[in-house]
Amino acid sequence: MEEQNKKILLVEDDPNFGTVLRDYLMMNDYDVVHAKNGMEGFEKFKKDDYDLCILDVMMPYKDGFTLAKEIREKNTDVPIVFLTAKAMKEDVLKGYKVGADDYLNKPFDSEVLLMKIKAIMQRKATETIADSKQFEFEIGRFHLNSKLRFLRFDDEEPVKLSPKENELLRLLALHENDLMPRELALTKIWRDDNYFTSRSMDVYIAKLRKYLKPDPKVEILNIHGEGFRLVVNS
Amino acid sequence: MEEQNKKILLVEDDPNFGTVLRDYLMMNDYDVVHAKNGMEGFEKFKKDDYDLCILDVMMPYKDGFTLAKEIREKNTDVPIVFLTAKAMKEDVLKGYKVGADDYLNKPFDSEVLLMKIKAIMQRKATETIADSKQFEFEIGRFHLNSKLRFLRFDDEEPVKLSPKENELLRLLALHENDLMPRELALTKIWRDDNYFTSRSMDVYIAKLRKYLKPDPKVEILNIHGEGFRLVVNS
DNA sequence: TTATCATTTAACCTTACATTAACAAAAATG
DNA sequence: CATTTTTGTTAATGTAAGGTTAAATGATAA
Repeated sequence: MEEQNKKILLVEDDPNFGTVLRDYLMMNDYDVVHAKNGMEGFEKFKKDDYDLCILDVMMPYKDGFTLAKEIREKNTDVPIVFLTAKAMKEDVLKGYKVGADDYLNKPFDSEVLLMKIKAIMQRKATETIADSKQFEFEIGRFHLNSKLRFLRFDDEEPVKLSPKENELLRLLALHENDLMPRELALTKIWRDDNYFTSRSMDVYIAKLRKYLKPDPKVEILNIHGEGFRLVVNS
Repeated sequence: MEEQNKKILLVEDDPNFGTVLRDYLMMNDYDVVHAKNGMEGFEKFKKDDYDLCILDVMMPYKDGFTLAKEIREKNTDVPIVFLTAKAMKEDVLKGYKVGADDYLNKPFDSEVLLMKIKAIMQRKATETIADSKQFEFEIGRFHLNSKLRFLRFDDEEPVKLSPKENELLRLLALHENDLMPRELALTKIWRDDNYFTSRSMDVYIAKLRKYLKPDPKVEILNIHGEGFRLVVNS
């Protein structure tokens, strides 16, 4: 069985450092795409699927955090590692908020980076639920296209979904007829599990119920204290 | 419904720092068990299940790495975070080798620690591999789905069960036709065995009997002073 | 900037749940 | 058989979770 190399998107504006890092990673059997700024980074990200993103925080035009947020909108799962020169606490916290998987202060040791990458890849490997890349669903008489973020009822004009609506419905669909734990949605979509995110989620459940009303066979049931269940009655 | 706090094993030999850290974590809604050295840490680890281990690296008798290796032998999944005073590269690499999930250099910012803990817990939450617990039972003409918390009689509309109803019936079903000791249910479900929890349990037995009435062959018998017995007559 | 859309927070209401009380009935005990 | 202990059952109470709508905040693009 041919083992496919892992693909890394490296976004680093310093040309010297970026090239050195790229070469070093490639020597260690990673496929690396090197973007020289945030804009380019996002373009490249959209064009391909990556196993990991390494983002410099300080970049002209578009900093690493902004880029991370954009990436997160497209893909909630891909691991992100930030590179930063200054070890500012605010930065670190900001990073975790956008869902960083790790954090490295420059200058860092390349072996350490390699270890971190390995650890992250391993983590992701265990998660491998078949859900990672399913984007289209039939839900009763509805069709959900989660990539283009729309929901269509029969042949009617599709309804556009907001990012949160979309992710939530997708997560429910992935667990169709089964329990979708509150905690799962909160950690995966909201990246934080507290009173307010929980209430926010309830608001989105209400929105989804409204969208799903046209088909009486489709409903979102609550399991008190546990989560929700998207059921399609036959 | 009482949300179960996450359990943290903190192994730190410095009594001042350890206590401060423990209190800080407890203030943030974690259940913390504080061990003062590696030996004690391993003892405590074996006695309970933890969601996270925070290990100081430099400790007398048994250092953090050795402890981590022992822990990994017992449990391949539990996240481990190391605390270390010196930012030695060798240490960091060694840490990752024994399967660390993260690394913190003392002195560190408590908010950063909290963020890291959150991030780690989130990762684990995603893994949600349905463990091999038994969740479905046939009880006479009833079907109990203990994961989705419903009880169905023949093909009729399922009845929703409350968490306590559900767990109690599940426990009875696991002991079908056999004695289910009062004490077992009280310690497992109510986590306390006293007059009031006992009366509460009786109330739930009454509720279950009502649910089970439709099938005359199914009944919950009392064994005076001992417990209950879910019997299915043929 | 304004206008627009997404998301969060607030407010208010309803439902779900667990506990406790109260009283009745069985079972055990001396 | 009288008394105590345990169990059966229903109802009342307090609290937490969820449902829903609207307003406030934030973010984005024209």
